[in-house]
Amino acid sequence: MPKTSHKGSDFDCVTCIMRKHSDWRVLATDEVDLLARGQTRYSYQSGESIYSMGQVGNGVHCMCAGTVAIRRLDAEGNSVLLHLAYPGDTLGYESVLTGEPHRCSAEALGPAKVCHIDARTVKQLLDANPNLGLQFLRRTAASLDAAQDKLVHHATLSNRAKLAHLLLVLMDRYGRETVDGANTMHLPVSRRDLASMIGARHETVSRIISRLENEGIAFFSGRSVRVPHIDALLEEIRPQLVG
Amino acid sequence: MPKTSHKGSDFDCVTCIMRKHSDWRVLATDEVDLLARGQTRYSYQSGESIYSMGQVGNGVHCMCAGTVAIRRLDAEGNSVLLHLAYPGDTLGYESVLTGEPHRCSAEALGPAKVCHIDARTVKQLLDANPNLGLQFLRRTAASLDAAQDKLVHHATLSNRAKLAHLLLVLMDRYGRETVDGANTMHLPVSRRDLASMIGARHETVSRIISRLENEGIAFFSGRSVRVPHIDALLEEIRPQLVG
DNA sequence: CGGGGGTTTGAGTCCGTTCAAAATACGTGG
DNA sequence: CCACGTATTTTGAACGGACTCAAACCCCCG
Repeated sequence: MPKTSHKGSDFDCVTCIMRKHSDWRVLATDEVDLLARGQTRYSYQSGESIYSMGQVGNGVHCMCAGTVAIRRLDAEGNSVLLHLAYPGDTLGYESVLTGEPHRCSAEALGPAKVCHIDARTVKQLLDANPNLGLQFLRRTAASLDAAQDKLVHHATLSNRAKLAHLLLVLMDRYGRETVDGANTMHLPVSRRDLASMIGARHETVSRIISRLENEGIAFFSGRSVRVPHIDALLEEIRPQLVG
Repeated sequence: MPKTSHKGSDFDCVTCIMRKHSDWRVLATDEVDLLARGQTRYSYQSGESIYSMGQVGNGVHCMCAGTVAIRRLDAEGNSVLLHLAYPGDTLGYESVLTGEPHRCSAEALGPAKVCHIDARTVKQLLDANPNLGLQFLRRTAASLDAAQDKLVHHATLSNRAKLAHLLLVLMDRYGRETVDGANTMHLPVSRRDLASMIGARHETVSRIISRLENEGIAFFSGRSVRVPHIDALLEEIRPQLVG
């Protein structure tokens, strides 16, 4: 099923609610008009690719709705899920800035609405408003910080602790608290992806999940998760000595 | 032993050789003058701290000579060596941009020359020349890319493969080829640090080194390393399946 | 209803860690 | 220059976590 597109007047950045929560909030009124003219809105179905590793980007992607997986493949074809992107995030600007091919692929994990902004428009805006570049810089620095935190976790935590941490992070975004104080959520990713996010085999994740269920810490059914006492997951994150 | 400083006229960015290889190369002549006025050059001894995690940066640091280790500590006090910085690199600008405390510490791994540039001067220059911000953005994007590559390696490689890869990377910078085709280098870091760079215990690194010696792949004596056939190390980097 | 991917479970093995102790290198002051 | 205390590195033995290979299961979708 191909993605659907809506050009120009059909949708307008001027009225976009997400824009105020994104890097584009630094733009002046006339610059937003320029942004709106250079933009095309796309709707993606679950599993559809927004861009692929190796391609040269011809623009940036601004998320309005849904969840997008940022993956990188190694030489053996392993896919590692590096990051989940959400509304307000801008994707793929590295390639536009450097002219180099994308180093990651971006794939919709469910119905998603993503606006594509023409490379020429992006460059015009960066030229017109230096704050946009500084905003991108702040955002990229935050991503780098997050990536370094993940590196520290990979170096110091066990797979069980990393999975517990990941569940807490996902619960923060997807979770709902029920009347009895338990937390529940619907996982946005498969267990294979959960495994690649923490750098473990999927069988290992499966086994850790079994143990968490036996110990009454978390209960899984398909992609829905129920955690009776969220503190029990927090207890799992105990770093070990490294070095 | 305290670091030594040289203010203003004692050293000058205008004549600095490294500047042309750094982010500051985008500056115009009059902007370089401004840079030179806001700058102080420091000499650090091995082990001295340039800045520490938790501090708020009052400027950025521009490396002229030496090697600097960028570390992060976790809650248990584990130090993870995230990155090695070299002449031409600019350090600590994230904290200046966001006003948040440093997320990492920077420590000289040997005699190093690093210029400190006043936060006010940095902001003036970012204001005066938008290309400087874009240059920082490109640099940060490259760092993010490198961090993500490390994440993929941590997720897919064994400790042995990760150590082999690290040795190859270090050999690229510190290595010299001898007449018989072997490669030798002097390691810039301790084995403890080597271990934290690949996310393993130092005992494990010690054991891997023993095995590499028994197999004739690499020979260690103190901090000097000799690799008779560099291809043998390349052979070690075989990713395994993950996910 | 028949695939096919994702998931679970099992058994066996190996890698890497833990704890402990010895050996070595290093810096400092005498 | 050497003695000494400290930190780093090496090595050992035992344990446990995580991986490999394999088979069965499940569920979704065509």
